[in-house]
Amino acid sequence: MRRRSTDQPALFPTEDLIIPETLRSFRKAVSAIHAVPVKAEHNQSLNNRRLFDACILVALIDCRKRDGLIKRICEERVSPIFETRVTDLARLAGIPGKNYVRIYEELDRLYEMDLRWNIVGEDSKVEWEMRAHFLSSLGYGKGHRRGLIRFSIDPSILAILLEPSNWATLSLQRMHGFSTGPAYALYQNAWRYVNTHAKVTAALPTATWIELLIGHSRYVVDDPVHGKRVVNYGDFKRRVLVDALNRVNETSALGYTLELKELRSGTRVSKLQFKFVPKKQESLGLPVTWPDEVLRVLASLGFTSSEVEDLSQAHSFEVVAETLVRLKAAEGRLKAQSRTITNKKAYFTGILANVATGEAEDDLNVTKIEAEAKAQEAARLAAARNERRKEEFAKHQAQVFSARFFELPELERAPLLSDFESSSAGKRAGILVAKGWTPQNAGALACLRAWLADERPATLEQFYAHPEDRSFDAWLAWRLDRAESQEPA
DNA sequence: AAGCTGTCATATTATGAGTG
DNA sequence: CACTCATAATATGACAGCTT
Repeated sequence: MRRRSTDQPALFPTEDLIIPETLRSFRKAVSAIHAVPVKAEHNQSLNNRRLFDACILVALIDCRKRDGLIKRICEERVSPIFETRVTDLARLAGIPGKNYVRIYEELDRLYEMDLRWNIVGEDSKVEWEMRAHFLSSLGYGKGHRRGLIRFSIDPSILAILLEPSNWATLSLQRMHGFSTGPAYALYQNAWRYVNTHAKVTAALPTATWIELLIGHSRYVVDDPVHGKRVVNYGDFKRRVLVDALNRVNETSALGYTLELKELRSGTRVSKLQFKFVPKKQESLGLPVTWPDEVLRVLASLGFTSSEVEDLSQAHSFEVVAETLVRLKAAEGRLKAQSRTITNKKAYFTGILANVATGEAEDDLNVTKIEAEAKAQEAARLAAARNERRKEEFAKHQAQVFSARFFELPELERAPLLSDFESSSAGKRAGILVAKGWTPQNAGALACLRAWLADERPATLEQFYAHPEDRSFDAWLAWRLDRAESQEPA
């Protein structure tokens, strides 16, 4: 694919989509695959996990910079050597302090670690279970190269790490602030499910969660006959799980809290599941964790505050960020063909739908999206039209009801009214009723109508004499019919 | 009896500050 | 950036008293 080099000045003055530079650097890949140390002595400490992620981040950033590298890694099994400064690595990992000996020690341990990889597919089934070391080589610069770190990752592992469907992208700024390993691990392993429709994590066996959170421990014994067995779940819960849960839930930058679900078989807790409970957004609903620049970009696309709010609740920041990046790319490609995007907002929505369902970039066909964007816009207009019709229908019903109601002989109307006024619904509508029963008192009539619908549906039916008074579809047909007879073509 | 829960002592990790 | 020292924060084992 031909791409304009980025430093080439634009030929035409444009109102280009400006993507904040921070966007890419904010993006963070976190294990969606579960990597559990095989040996107990390799249990991952907090900093170990942080470095693990930081190495992947270095690899990701590097691979993204080099065009076509990811493809070659997957197809030709090449394994590039990544190079980074120890300070950068520490910063990416979010490890405070400046004692880099600690970093080196952790890296050494990381190199030695023998891991069992459970690669979980989107359907939360384990697709692969494999064993591998994380790093295949590790080198430290000496002399004038001091502070430099080189490492390589086995291509089969790297391919997994770079595979987007296996890795959730998470915001770097959220990664810090977990001061214990289990809290970090819980966040990491749970949050990859945050975009699922049901807003729950997979229900994994208790032993699996324990291993994910703390690795080998006295809470799980490997029974050669019955497989993995959990002992002292209560102790685990008290000492590890509850604390980790609290730490995650106290993290203000996150939009959800986790709720523990203990699934039992008999009396034993056999599986654990976590449910995402949206935090109540106070007053301003704008996603506070989203960088201002991104909010400004969305606003420039034509999103209102409340639309952004909805966006933030339906999609993670990362998905939105990815969408912006792709929108920018699509814009560039179209420009190369001297075409422009007519409706960026609709286009954005189209790409968003694709990103959210995890489509690869190659599948993003420009004309297809353009068509989808148009279809969506049309659908939106149709929905708005439909909404207007519904309102008109409701108005029609109210008018019909009001007219018929006051046509009723006093003898029939009075008992109906007294029944209503003595009902709980009638009492709640007291203020409205007090204004008197006149055709102008629409509020009271609406309450009466709602009450009739609940308590006396048969009576209400009588008010709606014609089919077009009762059903929306019949009303639509009736309305069409009347329009045609009024202005014959 | 088996499983919780609270508490204490102690070992291990994480972090912050300072120096060359 | 490498290294040292001091301290704060966590993890863990052990035991008592309590509940089911």
